[in-house]
Amino acid sequence: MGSPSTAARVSTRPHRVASTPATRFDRRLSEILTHATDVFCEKGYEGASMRDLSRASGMSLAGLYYYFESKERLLFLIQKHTFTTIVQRLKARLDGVSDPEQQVRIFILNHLEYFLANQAAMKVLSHEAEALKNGFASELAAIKREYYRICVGLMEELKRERGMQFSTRIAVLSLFGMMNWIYTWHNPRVDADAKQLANEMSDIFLRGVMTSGKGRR
Amino acid sequence: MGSPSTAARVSTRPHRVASTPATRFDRRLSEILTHATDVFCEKGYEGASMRDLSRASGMSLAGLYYYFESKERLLFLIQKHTFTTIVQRLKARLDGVSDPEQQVRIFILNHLEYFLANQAAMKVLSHEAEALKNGFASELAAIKREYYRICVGLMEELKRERGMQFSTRIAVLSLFGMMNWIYTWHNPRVDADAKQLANEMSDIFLRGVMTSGKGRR
DNA sequence: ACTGAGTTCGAACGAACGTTCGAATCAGCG
DNA sequence: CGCTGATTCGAACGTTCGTTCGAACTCAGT
Repeated sequence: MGSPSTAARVSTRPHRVASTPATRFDRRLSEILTHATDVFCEKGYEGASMRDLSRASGMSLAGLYYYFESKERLLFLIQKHTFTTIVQRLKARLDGVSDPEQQVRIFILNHLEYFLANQAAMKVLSHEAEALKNGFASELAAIKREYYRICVGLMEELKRERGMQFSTRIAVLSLFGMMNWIYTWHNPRVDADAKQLANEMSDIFLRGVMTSGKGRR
Repeated sequence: MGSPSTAARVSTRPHRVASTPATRFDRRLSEILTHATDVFCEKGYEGASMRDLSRASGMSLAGLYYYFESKERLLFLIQKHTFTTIVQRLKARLDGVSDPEQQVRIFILNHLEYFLANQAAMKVLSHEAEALKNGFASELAAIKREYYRICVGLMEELKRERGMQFSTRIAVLSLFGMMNWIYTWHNPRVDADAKQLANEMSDIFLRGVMTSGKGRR
Protein backbone atom coordinates (compact mmCIF):
# COMPACT_ATOMS: atom_id res chain seq x y z
CA MET A 1 0.00 0.00 0.00
CA GLY A 2 1.18 3.47 -0.81
CA SER A 3 3.90 2.22 -3.13
CA PRO A 4 3.94 2.27 -6.93
CA SER A 5 2.21 -0.72 -8.41
CA THR A 6 5.22 -2.42 -9.93
CA ALA A 7 8.03 -1.28 -7.70
CA ALA A 8 9.63 -3.22 -4.90
CA ARG A 9 8.51 -6.61 -6.10
CA VAL A 10 10.34 -9.27 -8.00
CA SER A 11 9.42 -8.75 -11.61
CA THR A 12 6.52 -10.68 -13.03
CA ARG A 13 6.66 -8.67 -16.22
CA PRO A 14 7.45 -10.58 -19.45
CA HIS A 15 10.95 -10.06 -20.81
CA ARG A 16 10.91 -10.31 -24.56
CA VAL A 17 14.24 -11.83 -25.62
CA ALA A 18 16.75 -14.14 -24.00
CA SER A 19 19.56 -11.61 -24.35
CA THR A 20 18.99 -10.44 -20.78
CA PRO A 21 17.92 -13.24 -18.47
CA ALA A 22 16.03 -10.89 -16.14
CA THR A 23 14.67 -7.38 -16.14
CA ARG A 24 16.81 -4.38 -15.38
CA PHE A 25 15.00 -4.15 -12.05
CA ASP A 26 15.94 -7.67 -11.04
CA ARG A 27 19.52 -7.27 -12.13
CA ARG A 28 19.97 -4.05 -10.18
CA LEU A 29 18.29 -5.58 -7.15
CA SER A 30 20.64 -8.53 -7.09
CA GLU A 31 23.63 -6.20 -7.38
CA ILE A 32 22.38 -4.44 -4.28
CA LEU A 33 21.84 -7.76 -2.52
CA THR A 34 25.42 -8.75 -3.23
CA HIS A 35 26.85 -5.56 -1.76
CA ALA A 36 24.47 -5.66 1.19
CA THR A 37 25.53 -9.24 1.91
CA ASP A 38 29.14 -8.14 2.28
CA VAL A 39 28.18 -5.34 4.64
CA PHE A 40 25.92 -7.55 6.78
CA CYS A 41 28.69 -10.13 6.90
CA GLU A 42 31.22 -7.63 8.15
CA LYS A 43 29.15 -5.55 10.58
CA GLY A 44 26.18 -7.77 11.38
CA TYR A 45 22.56 -6.98 10.58
CA GLU A 46 21.95 -4.63 13.50
CA GLY A 47 25.39 -3.10 13.23
CA ALA A 48 25.03 -2.22 9.56
CA SER A 49 23.20 1.01 8.81
CA MET A 50 21.25 1.85 5.70
CA ARG A 51 23.90 4.49 5.07
CA ASP A 52 26.57 1.78 5.09
CA LEU A 53 24.54 -0.16 2.53
CA SER A 54 24.10 2.98 0.47
CA ARG A 55 27.84 3.62 0.41
CA ALA A 56 28.70 0.01 -0.45
CA SER A 57 26.24 -0.27 -3.31
CA GLY A 58 26.96 3.18 -4.72
CA MET A 59 23.31 4.16 -4.59
CA SER A 60 21.73 6.94 -2.60
CA LEU A 61 20.04 6.18 0.68
CA ALA A 62 16.59 6.99 -0.69
CA GLY A 63 17.27 5.11 -3.92
CA LEU A 64 17.59 1.82 -2.06
CA TYR A 65 13.97 2.01 -0.97
CA TYR A 66 12.88 1.78 -4.58
CA TYR A 67 14.08 -1.85 -4.50
CA PHE A 68 12.85 -3.04 -1.13
CA GLU A 69 10.57 -1.58 1.47
CA SER A 70 12.62 -2.10 4.63
CA LYS A 71 15.99 -3.14 5.95
CA GLU A 72 14.40 -6.26 7.39
CA ARG A 73 12.97 -7.30 4.04
CA LEU A 74 16.41 -6.82 2.50
CA LEU A 75 17.88 -9.30 4.95
CA PHE A 76 15.01 -11.63 4.24
CA LEU A 77 15.63 -11.49 0.49
CA ILE A 78 19.31 -12.31 1.02
CA GLN A 79 18.64 -15.21 3.35
CA LYS A 80 15.81 -16.65 1.28
CA HIS A 81 17.78 -16.55 -1.95
CA THR A 82 20.82 -18.15 -0.33
CA PHE A 83 18.88 -20.90 1.38
CA THR A 84 16.68 -21.65 -1.63
CA THR A 85 19.74 -21.96 -3.85
CA ILE A 86 21.57 -24.38 -1.57
CA VAL A 87 18.49 -26.60 -1.20
CA GLN A 88 17.91 -26.62 -4.92
CA ARG A 89 21.51 -27.55 -5.70
CA LEU A 90 21.37 -30.32 -3.13
CA LYS A 91 18.28 -31.84 -4.70
CA ALA A 92 19.89 -31.82 -8.12
CA ARG A 93 22.99 -33.54 -6.77
CA LEU A 94 21.10 -36.17 -4.81
CA ASP A 95 19.01 -37.09 -7.82
CA GLY A 96 19.86 -40.58 -9.04
CA VAL A 97 22.08 -41.50 -6.09
CA SER A 98 20.68 -44.31 -3.98
CA ASP A 99 23.46 -45.41 -1.61
CA PRO A 100 22.73 -43.75 1.75
CA GLU A 101 26.35 -43.20 2.70
CA GLN A 102 27.00 -41.61 -0.67
CA GLN A 103 23.97 -39.40 -0.14
CA VAL A 104 25.20 -38.15 3.22
CA ARG A 105 28.64 -37.46 1.73
CA ILE A 106 26.97 -35.50 -1.06
CA PHE A 107 24.97 -33.53 1.50
CA ILE A 108 28.13 -32.53 3.33
CA LEU A 109 30.05 -31.74 0.16
CA ASN A 110 27.22 -29.63 -1.22
CA HIS A 111 26.93 -27.70 2.02
CA LEU A 112 30.64 -26.99 2.36
CA GLU A 113 31.22 -26.17 -1.30
CA TYR A 114 28.42 -23.65 -1.28
CA PHE A 115 29.52 -22.34 2.10
CA LEU A 116 33.07 -21.61 1.00
CA ALA A 117 32.07 -20.30 -2.42
CA ASN A 118 29.56 -17.91 -0.83
CA GLN A 119 31.11 -17.28 2.56
CA ALA A 120 29.54 -13.87 3.15
CA ALA A 121 26.02 -15.01 2.29
CA MET A 122 26.31 -18.19 4.35
CA LYS A 123 27.68 -16.32 7.33
CA VAL A 124 24.73 -13.95 7.15
CA LEU A 125 22.42 -16.94 6.92
CA SER A 126 24.01 -18.72 9.88
CA HIS A 127 24.78 -15.78 12.10
CA GLU A 128 21.66 -13.66 11.61
CA ALA A 129 19.19 -16.51 11.90
CA GLU A 130 17.28 -14.80 14.70
CA ALA A 131 17.23 -11.29 13.27
CA LEU A 132 13.94 -11.63 11.36
CA LYS A 133 10.52 -11.37 12.96
CA ASN A 134 7.09 -12.86 12.53
CA GLY A 135 6.17 -13.37 8.88
CA PHE A 136 9.71 -13.14 7.58
CA ALA A 137 10.97 -15.46 10.28
CA SER A 138 8.36 -18.15 9.69
CA GLU A 139 8.82 -18.23 5.92
CA LEU A 140 12.53 -18.73 6.39
CA ALA A 141 11.99 -21.29 9.13
CA ALA A 142 9.99 -23.36 6.64
CA ILE A 143 12.93 -23.59 4.23
CA LYS A 144 15.25 -24.35 7.10
CA ARG A 145 12.99 -27.14 8.28
CA GLU A 146 12.88 -28.65 4.80
CA TYR A 147 16.65 -28.66 4.63
CA TYR A 148 16.91 -30.20 8.08
CA ARG A 149 14.30 -32.83 7.19
CA ILE A 150 16.24 -33.88 4.11
CA CYS A 151 19.32 -34.52 6.21
CA VAL A 152 17.31 -36.39 8.83
CA GLY A 153 15.81 -38.55 6.07
CA LEU A 154 19.22 -39.49 4.75
CA MET A 155 20.48 -40.40 8.19
CA GLU A 156 17.45 -42.53 9.02
CA GLU A 157 17.88 -44.41 5.78
CA LEU A 158 21.54 -45.02 6.57
CA LYS A 159 20.60 -46.15 10.05
CA ARG A 160 17.99 -48.60 8.76
CA GLU A 161 20.27 -50.02 6.09
CA ARG A 162 23.02 -50.85 8.56
CA GLY A 163 20.94 -51.53 11.65
CA MET A 164 22.63 -48.85 13.71
CA GLN A 165 21.53 -47.14 16.89
CA PHE A 166 21.98 -43.46 17.65
CA SER A 167 19.91 -40.34 18.14
CA THR A 168 19.26 -38.95 14.67
CA ARG A 169 18.49 -35.53 16.10
CA ILE A 170 21.76 -35.21 17.99
CA ALA A 171 23.75 -36.62 15.08
CA VAL A 172 22.25 -34.27 12.50
CA LEU A 173 22.50 -31.20 14.71
CA SER A 174 26.09 -32.06 15.57
CA LEU A 175 26.81 -32.32 11.86
CA PHE A 176 25.25 -28.92 11.22
CA GLY A 177 27.38 -27.52 14.01
CA MET A 178 30.57 -28.90 12.51
CA MET A 179 29.71 -27.49 9.11
CA ASN A 180 28.25 -24.11 10.02
CA TRP A 181 30.94 -23.24 12.54
CA ILE A 182 33.33 -22.98 9.60
CA TYR A 183 32.55 -19.31 9.13
CA THR A 184 34.29 -18.57 12.43
CA TRP A 185 37.62 -20.12 11.53
CA HIS A 186 38.08 -20.93 7.84
CA ASN A 187 41.08 -19.21 6.30
CA PRO A 188 41.53 -19.85 2.58
CA ARG A 189 45.29 -19.28 2.88
CA VAL A 190 45.69 -21.99 5.51
CA ASP A 191 42.84 -24.45 5.17
CA ALA A 192 42.12 -26.98 2.48
CA ASP A 193 39.46 -26.57 -0.18
CA ALA A 194 35.83 -27.61 0.18
CA LYS A 195 36.28 -31.05 -1.35
CA GLN A 196 38.99 -32.08 1.07
CA LEU A 197 37.27 -30.52 4.08
CA ALA A 198 34.08 -32.34 3.13
CA ASN A 199 35.99 -35.61 3.02
CA GLU A 200 37.56 -35.03 6.43
CA MET A 201 34.31 -34.03 8.06
CA SER A 202 32.43 -36.86 6.38
CA ASP A 203 34.99 -39.33 7.68
CA ILE A 204 34.80 -38.02 11.22
CA PHE A 205 31.03 -37.87 11.19
CA LEU A 206 30.25 -41.15 9.44
CA ARG A 207 32.80 -43.22 11.33
CA GLY A 208 31.62 -41.62 14.53
CA VAL A 209 28.01 -42.42 13.92
CA MET A 210 28.56 -45.90 12.50
CA THR A 211 30.35 -48.63 14.50
CA SER A 212 27.41 -50.38 16.09
CA GLY A 213 28.67 -50.89 19.69
CA LYS A 214 27.36 -48.35 22.18
CA GLY A 215 30.92 -47.50 23.22
CA ARG A 216 30.14 -46.27 26.74
CA ARG A 217 32.87 -44.75 28.74
CA MET B 1 40.11 9.82 33.38
CA GLY B 2 37.44 12.11 34.64
CA SER B 3 35.87 9.39 36.76
CA PRO B 4 36.00 9.01 40.51
CA SER B 5 39.12 7.28 41.67
CA THR B 6 37.54 4.07 42.92
CA ALA B 7 34.52 3.78 40.66
CA ALA B 8 34.18 1.58 37.63
CA ARG B 9 36.96 -0.77 38.58
CA VAL B 10 36.88 -4.15 40.16
CA SER B 11 37.51 -3.57 43.82
CA THR B 12 41.00 -3.84 45.15
CA ARG B 13 39.88 -2.57 48.54
CA PRO B 14 40.27 -4.97 51.48
CA HIS B 15 37.04 -6.54 52.75
CA ARG B 16 37.25 -7.11 56.45
CA VAL B 17 35.30 -10.28 57.23
CA ALA B 18 34.29 -13.38 55.29
CA SER B 19 30.58 -12.68 55.81
CA THR B 20 30.38 -10.95 52.41
CA PRO B 21 32.76 -12.46 49.88
CA ALA B 22 33.07 -9.22 47.92
CA THR B 23 32.37 -5.55 48.28
CA ARG B 24 28.95 -4.06 47.75
CA PHE B 25 30.27 -2.60 44.51
CA ASP B 26 31.31 -5.99 43.15
CA ARG B 27 28.08 -7.64 44.17
CA ARG B 28 25.96 -4.99 42.50
CA LEU B 29 28.12 -5.11 39.39
CA SER B 30 27.69 -8.84 39.00
CA GLU B 31 23.93 -8.48 39.40
CA ILE B 32 23.98 -6.04 36.52
CA LEU B 33 26.18 -8.38 34.48
CA THR B 34 23.66 -11.18 34.99
CA HIS B 35 20.73 -9.12 33.77
CA ALA B 36 22.73 -7.67 30.90
CA THR B 37 23.72 -11.18 29.83
CA ASP B 38 20.06 -12.12 29.45
CA VAL B 39 19.33 -9.02 27.38
CA PHE B 40 22.37 -9.50 25.12
CA CYS B 41 21.37 -13.14 24.70
CA GLU B 42 17.86 -12.24 23.60
CA LYS B 43 18.48 -9.16 21.44
CA GLY B 44 22.15 -9.40 20.52
CA TYR B 45 24.82 -6.90 21.49
CA GLU B 46 24.04 -4.33 18.81
CA GLY B 47 20.31 -4.89 19.11
CA ALA B 48 20.23 -4.28 22.86
CA SER B 49 20.10 -0.66 23.95
CA MET B 50 21.38 0.80 27.17
CA ARG B 51 17.75 1.56 27.96
CA ASP B 52 16.93 -2.15 27.62
CA LEU B 53 19.73 -2.94 30.05
CA SER B 54 18.49 -0.25 32.41
CA ARG B 55 14.98 -1.71 32.41
CA ALA B 56 16.20 -5.28 32.90
CA SER B 57 18.48 -4.49 35.80
CA GLY B 58 16.07 -2.10 37.51
CA MET B 59 18.64 0.68 37.56
CA SER B 60 18.46 4.04 35.88
CA LEU B 61 20.23 4.60 32.60
CA ALA B 62 22.75 6.98 34.13
CA GLY B 63 23.24 4.76 37.15
CA LEU B 64 24.68 1.99 35.01
CA TYR B 65 27.62 4.16 34.07
CA TYR B 66 28.74 4.19 37.66
CA TYR B 67 29.66 0.53 37.22
CA PHE B 68 31.26 0.47 33.79
CA GLU B 69 32.37 3.16 31.39
CA SER B 70 30.84 1.94 28.16
CA LYS B 71 28.50 -0.61 26.65
CA GLU B 72 31.46 -2.28 24.97
CA ARG B 73 33.28 -2.72 28.26
CA LEU B 74 30.15 -4.27 29.73
CA LEU B 75 30.15 -6.92 27.02
CA PHE B 76 33.85 -7.42 27.59
CA LEU B 77 33.33 -8.00 31.32
CA ILE B 78 30.62 -10.58 30.61
CA GLN B 79 32.68 -12.46 28.05
CA LYS B 80 35.88 -12.37 30.05
CA HIS B 81 34.23 -13.62 33.23
CA THR B 82 32.45 -16.43 31.38
CA PHE B 83 35.51 -17.57 29.50
CA THR B 84 37.84 -17.34 32.48
CA THR B 85 35.47 -19.41 34.57
CA ILE B 86 35.12 -22.22 32.03
CA VAL B 87 38.90 -22.43 31.54
CA GLN B 88 39.50 -22.49 35.27
CA ARG B 89 36.95 -25.24 35.85
CA LEU B 90 38.46 -27.26 33.03
CA LYS B 91 41.94 -27.07 34.54
CA ALA B 92 40.63 -28.22 37.90
CA ARG B 93 38.88 -31.19 36.31
CA LEU B 94 41.82 -32.24 34.17
CA ASP B 95 44.15 -32.19 37.16
CA GLY B 96 45.27 -35.71 38.01
CA VAL B 97 43.81 -37.38 34.92
CA SER B 98 46.43 -38.83 32.62
CA ASP B 99 44.57 -40.99 30.08
CA PRO B 100 44.26 -38.88 26.89
CA GLU B 101 40.84 -40.24 25.90
CA GLN B 102 39.54 -39.54 29.40
CA GLN B 103 40.95 -36.04 29.16
CA VAL B 104 39.15 -35.32 25.90
CA ARG B 105 35.91 -36.67 27.34
CA ILE B 106 36.36 -34.40 30.34
CA PHE B 107 36.97 -31.44 28.04
CA ILE B 108 33.70 -32.10 26.22
CA LEU B 109 31.74 -32.73 29.40
CA ASN B 110 33.06 -29.58 31.05
CA HIS B 111 32.22 -27.50 27.99
CA LEU B 112 28.69 -28.82 27.63
CA GLU B 113 27.85 -28.76 31.31
CA TYR B 114 28.90 -25.16 31.62
CA PHE B 115 27.20 -24.32 28.34
CA LEU B 116 23.83 -25.68 29.41
CA ALA B 117 24.06 -24.37 32.96
CA ASN B 118 24.89 -20.87 31.66
CA GLN B 119 23.16 -20.85 28.31
CA ALA B 120 22.70 -17.09 28.07
CA ALA B 121 26.30 -16.27 28.92
CA MET B 122 27.67 -18.93 26.58
CA LYS B 123 25.47 -17.79 23.73
CA VAL B 124 26.74 -14.24 24.21
CA LEU B 125 30.28 -15.58 24.24
CA SER B 126 29.79 -17.65 21.08
CA HIS B 127 27.54 -15.35 19.12
CA GLU B 128 29.09 -11.96 19.90
CA ALA B 129 32.67 -13.06 19.40
CA GLU B 130 33.33 -10.34 16.83
CA ALA B 131 31.56 -7.48 18.59
CA LEU B 132 34.56 -6.21 20.55
CA LYS B 133 37.30 -4.04 19.07
CA ASN B 134 41.03 -3.53 19.47
CA GLY B 135 42.15 -3.81 23.08
CA PHE B 136 39.05 -5.61 24.29
CA ALA B 137 39.14 -8.00 21.36
CA SER B 138 42.79 -8.93 21.78
CA GLU B 139 42.53 -9.59 25.51
CA LEU B 140 39.64 -11.94 24.88
CA ALA B 141 41.38 -13.56 21.94
CA ALA B 142 44.23 -14.49 24.28
CA ILE B 143 41.92 -16.45 26.57
CA LYS B 144 40.26 -18.06 23.56
CA ARG B 145 43.61 -19.12 22.20
CA GLU B 146 44.59 -20.64 25.53
CA TYR B 147 41.38 -22.68 25.60
CA TYR B 148 41.89 -23.78 22.01
CA ARG B 149 45.51 -24.73 22.71
CA ILE B 150 44.51 -26.91 25.64
CA CYS B 151 42.17 -28.88 23.39
CA VAL B 152 44.79 -29.16 20.66
CA GLY B 153 47.27 -30.44 23.26
CA LEU B 154 44.91 -33.17 24.41
CA MET B 155 44.22 -34.27 20.86
CA GLU B 156 47.88 -34.41 19.92
CA GLU B 157 48.60 -36.52 22.97
CA LEU B 158 45.79 -38.89 22.02
CA LYS B 159 47.12 -39.02 18.47
CA ARG B 160 50.65 -39.83 19.61
CA GLU B 161 49.54 -42.49 22.06
CA ARG B 162 47.57 -44.41 19.45
CA GLY B 163 49.61 -43.60 16.37
CA MET B 164 46.69 -42.04 14.52
CA GLN B 165 46.68 -39.70 11.54
CA PHE B 166 44.31 -36.78 11.12
CA SER B 167 44.41 -33.01 10.98
CA THR B 168 44.33 -31.81 14.57
CA ARG B 169 43.15 -28.38 13.49
CA ILE B 170 40.15 -29.65 11.55
CA ALA B 171 39.26 -32.15 14.26
CA VAL B 172 39.37 -29.62 17.08
CA LEU B 173 37.49 -26.95 15.16
CA SER B 174 34.86 -29.48 14.14
CA LEU B 175 34.49 -30.43 17.79
CA PHE B 176 34.04 -26.79 18.78
CA GLY B 177 31.42 -26.46 16.08
CA MET B 178 29.47 -29.46 17.36
CA MET B 179 29.54 -28.12 20.88
CA ASN B 180 29.00 -24.40 20.33
CA TRP B 181 26.20 -24.85 17.83
CA ILE B 182 24.11 -26.17 20.72
CA TYR B 183 22.84 -22.71 21.55
CA THR B 184 20.89 -22.68 18.29
CA TRP B 185 18.90 -25.84 18.97
CA HIS B 186 19.02 -27.10 22.54
CA ASN B 187 15.60 -27.37 24.14
CA PRO B 188 15.65 -28.49 27.78
CA ARG B 189 12.16 -29.96 27.43
CA VAL B 190 13.17 -32.21 24.54
CA ASP B 191 16.90 -32.82 24.74
CA ALA B 192 18.90 -34.83 27.22
CA ASP B 193 21.04 -33.33 29.95
CA ALA B 194 24.64 -32.29 29.60
CA LYS B 195 26.10 -35.57 30.80
CA GLN B 196 24.27 -37.63 28.22
CA LEU B 197 24.84 -35.13 25.42
CA ALA B 198 28.53 -35.07 26.28
CA ASN B 199 28.63 -38.86 26.03
CA GLU B 200 26.90 -38.88 22.65
CA MET B 201 29.10 -36.17 21.20
CA SER B 202 32.23 -37.72 22.67
CA ASP B 203 31.32 -41.06 21.07
CA ILE B 204 30.71 -39.50 17.67
CA PHE B 205 33.84 -37.40 17.81
CA LEU B 206 36.28 -39.93 19.27
CA ARG B 207 35.14 -42.85 17.13
CA GLY B 208 35.22 -40.57 14.10
CA VAL B 209 38.73 -39.41 14.76
CA MET B 210 40.12 -42.77 15.84
CA THR B 211 40.01 -45.83 13.55
CA SER B 212 43.40 -45.64 11.88
CA GLY B 213 42.46 -46.38 8.21
CA LYS B 214 42.18 -43.32 6.01
CA GLY B 215 38.67 -44.37 4.92
CA ARG B 216 38.62 -42.59 1.57
CA ARG B 217 35.44 -42.53 -0.43
C1' DA C 1 10.03 17.97 -29.25
C1' DC C 2 6.70 15.75 -26.06
C1' DT C 3 5.04 12.14 -23.15
C1' DG C 4 5.03 9.03 -19.36
C1' DA C 5 6.74 5.37 -16.87
C1' DG C 6 10.98 3.79 -14.62
C1' DT C 7 14.68 5.23 -11.75
C1' DT C 8 17.55 8.21 -8.69
C1' DC C 9 18.44 11.62 -5.30
C1' DG C 10 18.88 15.70 -1.66
C1' DA C 11 16.77 16.98 2.22
C1' DA C 12 14.34 16.27 5.82
C1' DC C 13 11.30 13.66 9.50
C1' DG C 14 10.69 11.92 14.35
C1' DA C 15 12.57 8.42 17.13
C1' DA C 16 16.14 6.16 19.36
C1' DC C 17 20.95 5.80 20.27
C1' DG C 18 25.27 5.97 23.82
C1' DT C 19 26.88 9.01 27.00
C1' DT C 20 27.33 13.03 30.42
C1' DC C 21 26.42 16.11 34.32
C1' DG C 22 24.94 18.11 38.47
C1' DA C 23 21.91 17.45 41.93
C1' DA C 24 19.56 14.30 45.06
C1' DT C 25 19.71 10.27 48.07
C1' DC C 26 21.83 6.80 50.78
C1' DA C 27 24.86 4.41 54.31
C1' DG C 28 28.11 4.43 57.91
C1' DC C 29 30.60 6.87 61.47
C1' DG C 30 31.97 10.88 64.60
C1' DC D 1 22.59 15.06 64.99
C1' DG D 2 25.93 16.47 60.91
C1' DC D 3 29.62 15.18 57.94
C1' DT D 4 31.62 12.44 53.94
C1' DG D 5 32.05 9.57 50.35
C1' DA D 6 29.44 6.03 47.75
C1' DT D 7 25.54 5.45 44.96
C1' DT D 8 21.47 6.75 42.11
C1' DC D 9 18.77 9.48 39.09
C1' DG D 10 16.14 12.99 35.86
C1' DA D 11 17.14 15.58 32.20
C1' DA D 12 19.46 16.63 28.66
C1' DC D 13 23.55 16.45 25.12
C1' DG D 14 24.77 15.73 20.13
C1' DT D 15 24.67 12.02 16.84
C1' DT D 16 22.88 8.50 14.12
C1' DC D 17 19.10 5.61 13.04
C1' DG D 18 15.31 3.79 9.42
C1' DT D 19 12.23 5.80 6.55
C1' DT D 20 9.63 9.28 3.55
C1' DC D 21 8.61 12.75 0.05
C1' DG D 22 8.62 15.40 -3.94
C1' DA D 23 11.43 16.92 -7.40
C1' DA D 24 14.60 15.68 -10.96
C1' DC D 25 16.69 12.74 -14.25
C1' DT D 26 16.79 8.88 -18.08
C1' DC D 27 15.12 7.02 -22.14
C1' DA D 28 12.08 4.38 -25.44
C1' DG D 29 8.03 5.29 -28.17
C1' DT D 30 5.45 8.74 -30.77
